[in-house]
Amino acid sequence: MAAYITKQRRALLDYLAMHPDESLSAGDIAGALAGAGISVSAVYRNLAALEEEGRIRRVSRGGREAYYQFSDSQDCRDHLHLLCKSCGTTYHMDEEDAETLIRNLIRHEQFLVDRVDTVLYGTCEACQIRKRMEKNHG
Amino acid sequence: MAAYITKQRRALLDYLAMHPDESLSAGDIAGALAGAGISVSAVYRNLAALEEEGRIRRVSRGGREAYYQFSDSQDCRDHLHLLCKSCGTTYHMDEEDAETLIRNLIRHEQFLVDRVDTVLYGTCEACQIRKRMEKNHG
DNA sequence: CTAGTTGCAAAGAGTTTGCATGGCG
DNA sequence: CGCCATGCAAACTCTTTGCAACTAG
Repeated sequence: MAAYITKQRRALLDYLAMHPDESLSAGDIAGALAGAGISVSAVYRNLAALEEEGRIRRVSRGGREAYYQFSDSQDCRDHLHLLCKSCGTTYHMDEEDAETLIRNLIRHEQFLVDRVDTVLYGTCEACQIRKRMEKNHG
Repeated sequence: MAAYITKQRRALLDYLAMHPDESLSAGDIAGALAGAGISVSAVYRNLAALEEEGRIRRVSRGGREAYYQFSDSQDCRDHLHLLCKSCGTTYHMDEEDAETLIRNLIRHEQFLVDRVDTVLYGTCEACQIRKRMEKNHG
């Protein structure tokens, strides 16, 4: 995989790098890069290759389609992640909180957390505020 | 929803109640209940209704298909869950660990964890042992 | 009775794949 | 030049939906 750097792979990597901490569907990406001359299948094949290389992460957001997020930094590999279900933004979990959690789970339940696959779902601060305002205003 | 208790809905509920803490795909369930005379569409429609009522939880296990787990007890609504990616078994997270985690995330990152949707992925004790044995023997 | 529910088969959405062509190195 | 990657369209998988027949209450 990734033997050649084609213009399509280049465009995809650039696009992902420009959208860190977002979760994007294959459709989103294909749509955004349509102008750059990338077919849907090339998007899927490259996403699959990048996932296998561990450079992107595949997550679910409830529906049937898969979302992808760039995780090509050292940061990403070591942290647990928080995903806001409202806006799709990813946050890196405080390292100490993550260590506490992982340690507790191994100690108390002998459960070994997978740092790559685990994503905690919820609502980020901005969306909490936005929802509160929507509620008050109608 | 669930205005009538048909024999199909009855069979589905019984089957789910007999398989707590497992994550089952619609296909698994339809297969298991095929003898009971339930069509695939009835399985999907009933699962959707039960999910809406909050009696079952829909989770992802990485692939494209959805998995469902019974969560009809008070226990399930209050706890965070751990899902073993190897065997699909669900575990209830220690309550104190869960509270610590949720409190830390709100305090340190203003992130509000969704208890229903959040599932931590990893490997349970039994599967850790099994994998270790496979490694040593094969 | 009568409205919710079912089964079937067809439609949909998202993703994967086969094959000939094109382009990186 | 050789092999990998691409584009297209067909195939696939999982899920949803339309509709006539059925059934619980």
